[in-house]
Order: sequence, then structure tokens, then C-alpha cells
Amino acid sequence: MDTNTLRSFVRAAELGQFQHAADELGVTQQAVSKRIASLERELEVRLFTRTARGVELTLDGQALLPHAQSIVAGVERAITAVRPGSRALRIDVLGLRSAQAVVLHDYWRSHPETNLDVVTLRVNDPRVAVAAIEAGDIDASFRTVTDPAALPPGLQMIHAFDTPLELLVGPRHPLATARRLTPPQLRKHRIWVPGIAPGSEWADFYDQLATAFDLRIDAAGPHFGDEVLLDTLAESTDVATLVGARDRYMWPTHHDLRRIPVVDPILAYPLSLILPSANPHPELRGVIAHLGTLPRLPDTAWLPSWATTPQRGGDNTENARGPRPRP
Amino acid sequence: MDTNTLRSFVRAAELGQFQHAADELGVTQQAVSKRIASLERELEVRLFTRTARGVELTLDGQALLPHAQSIVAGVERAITAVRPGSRALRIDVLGLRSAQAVVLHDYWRSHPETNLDVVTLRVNDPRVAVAAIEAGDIDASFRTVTDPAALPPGLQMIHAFDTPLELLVGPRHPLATARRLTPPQLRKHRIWVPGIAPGSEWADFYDQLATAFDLRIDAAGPHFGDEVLLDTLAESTDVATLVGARDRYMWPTHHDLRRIPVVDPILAYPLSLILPSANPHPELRGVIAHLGTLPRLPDTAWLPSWATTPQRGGDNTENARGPRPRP
DNA sequence: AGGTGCGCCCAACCAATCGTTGTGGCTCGC
DNA sequence: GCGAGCCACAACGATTGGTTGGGCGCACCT
Repeated sequence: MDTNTLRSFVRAAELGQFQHAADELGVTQQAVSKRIASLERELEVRLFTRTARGVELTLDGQALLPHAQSIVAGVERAITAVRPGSRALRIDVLGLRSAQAVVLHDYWRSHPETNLDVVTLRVNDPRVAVAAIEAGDIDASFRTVTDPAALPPGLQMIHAFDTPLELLVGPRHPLATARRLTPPQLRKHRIWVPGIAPGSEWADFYDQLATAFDLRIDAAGPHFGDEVLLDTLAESTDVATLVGARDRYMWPTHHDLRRIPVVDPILAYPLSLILPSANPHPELRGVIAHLGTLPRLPDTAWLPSWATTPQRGGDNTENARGPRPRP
Repeated sequence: MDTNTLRSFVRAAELGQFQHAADELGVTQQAVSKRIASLERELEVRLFTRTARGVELTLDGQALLPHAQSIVAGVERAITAVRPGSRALRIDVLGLRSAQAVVLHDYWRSHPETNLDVVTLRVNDPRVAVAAIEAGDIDASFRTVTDPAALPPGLQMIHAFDTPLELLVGPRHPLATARRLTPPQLRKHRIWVPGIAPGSEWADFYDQLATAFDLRIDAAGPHFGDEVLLDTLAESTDVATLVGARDRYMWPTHHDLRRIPVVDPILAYPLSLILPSANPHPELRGVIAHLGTLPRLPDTAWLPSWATTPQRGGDNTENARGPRPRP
């Protein structure tokens, strides 16, 4: 089944004539006729009743039309998603279940007309993300370079939002029944955060956190996937992990895991967005505006040293204005 | 762009190897390689990075994957929508904006896994619908045969739900500011209901309604489409029409039309569902159950003589049970 | 009633595409 | 260093998809 065939079907159905559809598609009427005939052969149903004035959909054709329309529209979106020069907004996130992805999903749901693609770089290194933005492969990235001087000219990093951390524990963990926890209560408990690349901003964050509150955070070791992590937590009586409040870690009624907010102070990870200083993707502006609407944390929240708390996005979004010549 | 090509792309991306995708699709590895190459040529981007172990998605490939998956899934749905023998549930409604379609849409939204197709017979005649059900072209129809004896053996008609009528008027109509109206208040005002086929159940309904409350209902004349009707109403100082409370007649902030409920008594049109007595489509059962959850009207509501108010679906749905051998 | 226009289908031909087999290059692991 | 595994390229045959040309049926018009 060819998408051009489906397009022909859609236009023929909408216009009521093979001839007009053919004119519009730049082929002969016979070509459209053959396409429809092959479609009818493949589906083993008659899609049109042929009349003297043109064609009319059969019931089967009527049933097929919305599906075909949606497929054709999907093909259009697919093409604009990747065609160089005018492709859709493409943002790099740490993972599809991360708070960043959740926030982007929220944005997309309230702006469904946005052509937004969410990708994840295979290499978990902000420098790769920076290079990808410079190369134009992605339009922005929710990564953080802890040293602002390391940001190459032409790129900027703005504050996105802060995610409060929650403790994720299995039902047999001693803290499992707590409604809330304070950082001192976490002391002595083993906190396992696998998949953190040494030297990364996350490693730095957990380092600072462990030092500040004297916690036992084990951020080393390989990561075998969330499945393994969740399975381990569900079984364990002494291992817990930290997740962002917006992270979509839980499967529906999967393991009997509990998320327990940490307060007094709230522990938060500051998320940033890296994007080109000049001519960012035009649709980025809406995303940045959406970030500004997210609830902000109280000033008592704990943040790592490199968190640029004073400037909270607002002013920086000015740079995202203006038209953007597409290459 | 061929859907088999997209399917190859999806499977190759998910499996990480052209070879496996090829095995699964029943073609050679070279064929998959050529398909991907042609896709890359068409989109002018590289979709995979080739490694010694297989392939890995590029950023462009990552962006394309969800689109391709959705297209492939759409193709699957499209095929099951029409393939004879195992096609999706197909229900005939009077129009896509009608209360029937709205109710079906509600049902589908709460049961998105249902493969439901909504079609509209070109010929507005219950006998055609009956013939289409007997022929297996559709699985059920929201039409009414006023004489139950006219229903051929093998088919049954059950009560679906009742739609209260509302008056639809333009801003310059004398009744435009009313919050509610009673039938006597409608007397002397011209009510235009175009597109009613003479002899149809709707004609009978409006006949009975006009007689019962001494109304001026003009159900004759051709129907040039809702656009014309709405335009006429918006301009007119003396023409109104009747619409069902659930009908989706209004465009968002289109004309400045007002819907005014009619009460004391409520005027309701009883909608029925015609379906085969034996072996109806298995998915119909959920739809019928959904109909039973709709709010019922007070007993004071006015209904036409042929309304079978006493039996409200409940018992009749028993017949919808049991497995259904698909031809 | 017969003519005419319009739109679709069928047939024949040609070009392009698709899939196969065979082969070569590359990387990884032993 | 060598084999195993995987992808790309080349050549060939089969199939598909497009075009042109001709014919049929229906509606409308004179």
C-alpha cells in the first residue's frame, strides 16, 4: 500500500471525481483509477460506486476515509519532522519518562498544533548535546553545563524549572510508611541512583547533596534499565532511590512502590535549557513561555551551587524572539 | 513512500538490525537495506548509523520513529476497518453532527480500544439501512421504523435514548432572549426544519408534534446544507429551527445563534438502534451498555405515539450476548 | 429521440522500481 | 589473525506504475 495511493483515495473521495484528484496530483485520470483499483484489490472491497458524474464512496469507502486522512496527515507530519530546512521543533530530553519529557508533553497537549519531536541523545554528555545544537541537529536540549564559561559562543543556557526530589522505596523499606521525609531522616539509608555518568552534572549534583546533608548516595555502577531498578526496589528492605516529582517512573499499579516527598528543605534539581542565542527555532518561544508558567519553588529549597536561582527564565526569553530564517 | 518501507523502518529501528527486520518481514536483508536507503533518499536525511553490530537511529531517525509507528498503526486500523470477515464495528448515523454521533464519540473516548467506524448512508431511508444491515454492510443503525411489523425477521430494534429538542434562533428573533420556552410559546412562530424526507419517521414526528401543540412546522423544501440553514437563521427575524440537545450544530462562535431548551413538557425524539437479532457484532454490546447509562427523561416528556417508552433497552440487550462467528 | 460531453474503465506499451542472488568491506570477539 | 555477523553494492529478472489511445455508459441538451 503506497501513501500516494492513499492520498489519491482521499482526494478522490473529497472531490468526488478521479479526474479532479488526478489533476491536483499531477497524474492522469487513468493512474488514479489504477491506484484505486489496486487499493480495492488489496482490501478486497469496493470503495467507490462509479456514476456518470464521477464517483461516490461506498460504505466501506466511508469507513476507510477518516483512517486514510489520518494516515496521510501522519505522513505529512512525518516528513516535516525530519526534512532538513523546515523541520519540526526537536528537543533533546534525558529520557522519555523524565520530568522534562512530562513538561513537554503537557505543553504539547495544550498546543496540539505544535510540531514537536522529543529525542534522546544516545551519549549522555552535555558536550554532545551542545555539539548537536551547534550542528542544527536539535533545536534545544534540557541539559546543564555547570560551568557557564564552557558554553560555546552562539549558545545560551536558560533556567527551565526546578524538580523537587522524592524518595522512591519498596513496601518493605523502613521509611515506606512515611508521609513526608526531611533530609536528616535519609541519613544512613542507602540511596542508589544508577546510571549517573561520572563527571556529569548529575554526578556533581548528587555529590553536593551527599555532602550537604551527609547522605549515603551510591551513584556509581552500571544501569540496567528502569525495570531492574524498580524490581530491586520492590524487593529490597534497605535500598531507596531519588526521583523527580514529575518523573513518570511508576507503571500503573506495577510494583507496590511509594513516592515520598522530601521537605524542610525541599531538595531540587535545577533544569536548564540550552538553545542557540540567535535565531532559535520559532516554535521554541511557546515552550519557553510555558516553562515560565510552571509553579516555582519556595526560596527555602536547597539547590546545588551552580543553580542560577536569581534569574528565572523570564528575561532570558527575550533572546528567543524574532524571526528565524530557515536554511 | 510505501507503507511496507515504513514498516521496515519501524521494525529495523525497534530490533536494531536490518537482518532481523528482514527475517520478520519475510524478505532479504538487502531488500530492507534498499528500502531504508530509498527512504533516506526521499527524506534527504540519514536515519541510521551503521555499526558492526547492526544499526542505530540517528537523531532524525529518532524523530521519525514515533511518526512512522503511528502511520503503521493507522494502516493496520484502516485495514481492519474494511477487510471483509473481520472488520471493525460500523454504525450508521444520521449525520456526523447528530446526537447519535456525539453519543458514539463519547463512547469511543471512554473506550479508545474499540475499533469503531461511523458512517452515514447516502439515502435517507430506514429501509435502505435495514437492507444494509441484512447485507452485513453495517452492523447497526440509529434509525427508526415506526411500524415494528415492518422490521424484517432477523433484525431487532431497541430503544437507544431520547433527545430533548431545543429551539435554535438567531439574535434578532423575538424569542432570542428567552432562557426557556414552553411549547405554547412556540405557537405562531415559524419553525423551519429542512431536509426531512416525506414519509420518513422524522416527518411523522414533526407532524405529530405540530398537531399536538398547534405549531407551525415547515418540514418541506430542500436542504442546502447546515451552512445555509445557519446563515438563514442568523439573519432572520422570524425563522427558527429545532435541534436535539446533543446535536453538534454550532460552530465555535460562528453565528450568534442561541439554543433555547423547551420545557413543560420537554419535547423529545426517541432514537432507536436497529441491529441483527442473532450474532450482532461483538463490540456492539459495549455500545448498547453505554446507551443504558445515558440520563433518562422525566415521564412528563412528550414523545410521539410510536415511542416504546415502557421498555428502555435493558431487556433487549440480552439478545446482543453470545459469541459471533465472523464469516 | 438522437447527439454530445463528460468521466471512468480497459488494453498496450514503456520505464522505473522492487526483490533476489552473489559479492565485498567492515568491525568485533576469540 | 581469522572467522562470524552484518550492511552495502552490482547485476539480473519480475513486477509494478505511469502514459497514451480507444471504448462504454450515463446525463443533459436541443
